[in-house]
Parts: sequence; C-alpha cells; structure tokens
Amino acid sequence: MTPSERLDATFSALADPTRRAILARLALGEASVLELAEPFAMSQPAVSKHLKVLERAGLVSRSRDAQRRPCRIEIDPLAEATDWLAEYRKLWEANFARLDTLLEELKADAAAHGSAGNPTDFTTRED
Amino acid sequence: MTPSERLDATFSALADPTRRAILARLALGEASVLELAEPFAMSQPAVSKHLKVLERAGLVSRSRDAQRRPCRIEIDPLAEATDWLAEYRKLWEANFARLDTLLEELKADAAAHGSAGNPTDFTTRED
DNA sequence: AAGTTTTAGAACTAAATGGTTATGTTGCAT
DNA sequence: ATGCAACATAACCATTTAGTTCTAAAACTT
Repeated sequence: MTPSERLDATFSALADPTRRAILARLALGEASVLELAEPFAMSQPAVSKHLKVLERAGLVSRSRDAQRRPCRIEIDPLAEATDWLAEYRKLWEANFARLDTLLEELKADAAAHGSAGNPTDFTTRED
Repeated sequence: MTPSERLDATFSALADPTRRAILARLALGEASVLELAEPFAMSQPAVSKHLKVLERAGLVSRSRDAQRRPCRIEIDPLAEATDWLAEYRKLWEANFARLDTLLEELKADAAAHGSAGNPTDFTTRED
C-alpha cells in the first residue's frame, strides 16, 4: 500500500460513527467481536464487516483465544493521519502568516502612494 | 449537524486523494475551480463535486470574483478531527500505561508465588 | 447584442458501502 | 461424537459515490 492508499484507508475507516465507537471501546482495552457488537443495533456480521475495514486500515489487529478473536487498537495509522493533518495545518498557517505580511505591506503601500491593486492576487503565487 | 456528523463529513472528505490534493493546493493560497482542476485527469464537473463535498464538510469556503468562485481552506473542522484523534491517542496511551503497570504487578507476583494467570485478562476490565 | 469564460446542474453509469439473513467453520464442552 | 459458542463468509439489496457528457446560467469582453 502506498502512503496515499494508507491515508485513504485510515480516513475512510474513521468516517463511520460505528467504527469510531468501536475504536473508542478498544481504546479502553481488548474486546471480542460479540462484546464489540453488543452496544449496537446491528447484526454480528455487520460488526465483523466494520472490523474488517478497521483491520484493512491497520487500525485494529486480532489475536486468537479459543473461539474468540480479541481485537486491539493499533496506533500507527492514526499517527500517520495526525501527521498529515499537522502538515497541512503548518502549511496554511504559513499561508496566513504570508497573508498578514502582505496586508501589512499593502497598508504601508497605500499610506505611501495610493491604490494598491487586488490583495487577493497573492492567491495565485506558486512559490 | 451533530459533532458526530461533522466528523463523518470531515473524515470522509479527507478519505479521497483528489480532495486531499485539493486541500494541499489550497493550503498554498486561494484558487479558482479551473485552477484546482488543472492538475487532475478528470473533468471540471468532477472537481466541482469534490469541492461540494469539501464545502459540505466546512473544509472549504468560497467567495465571488466575477465569474470565478475562489476557494479557500478552512481550518476549524480539521482542528476537530485532530482533537478526536488526540483524544483517543490519550485513551489508549493510558491503556498502555495500565498494561505496563499490570505486567509489573504480574512479574512481582510471579516472583513471589508461582503461576500468575493469563496476562491478557486485563482486557476485559471496564474501569 | 453577441460571444466567451467560469462554474453549476441534470441525467446517467459503474462500483463501493453498509446493512440484512442464512450458512459454514472452528474450537471447546459434555 | 454431539452440541454449543464465537466468528466468518456468501448472497443479496438499497444507497451512496465518483466519474462521465451535455446543457444552462452568470458575468465579463468586444
């Protein structure tokens, strides 16, 4: 799986409230499929499907204990997702900083000369 | 929209590589629909649809400039998503800490007496 | 006024998603 | 060996999604 595919899998796994609830439960400790299914108004196979999605995204791993398949949460994919978010947060914060700078410059410019063009022009810069 | 629905919208918006690329582009500054569409091997209406998804999730807002509808990124929903991730990270880190403690106890126990039961039993604790 | 640019919408299609019920499969218990 | 418990798989269905093309609307340009 490429990094982009991993992000696809992680974010789409997180996009469902049932799956987020399952992760929330697993954050408290391992649980079997039936234990996980219990709070939900849906069949066991439906929960098994959700677990498969979570497993495919690497967010959950399973072991064996007789007939049970205890599930546990895995943090690594969430770290990747967090990193992605942090990265773009940084980028657009830099962008805001640049906008602030530009607005300062325009203000100074306006004070010095007169009209100062369209401030939104900065948006097409590709540096 | 409930907080859960907002998370649904945010995470599923982020689950598509095209939409993540659009956000990456917008992190560098505003852009029009055609500008955003240019790098992709897909039609303009397809990009418009992606933008609608991003807009519905509150990740993008649009203004007017003649025929253009410049798009800009909005950070708030991403902050919510980050918060959700951070929350569960904290939870399962607490869980790991508890596991460590338990393992320590079991080791001490084993040293004192003998066999010490199944260490994975801790998983069914609901404190 | 007519044409062009930019964007949105409608109608359609293929594939993925989220659920169901019914049926296997695996491993323990009696 | 028979049965029960926990889970998975199969087959099916409805809805959503991601794309297409074609068309319409809005606002500028000449």
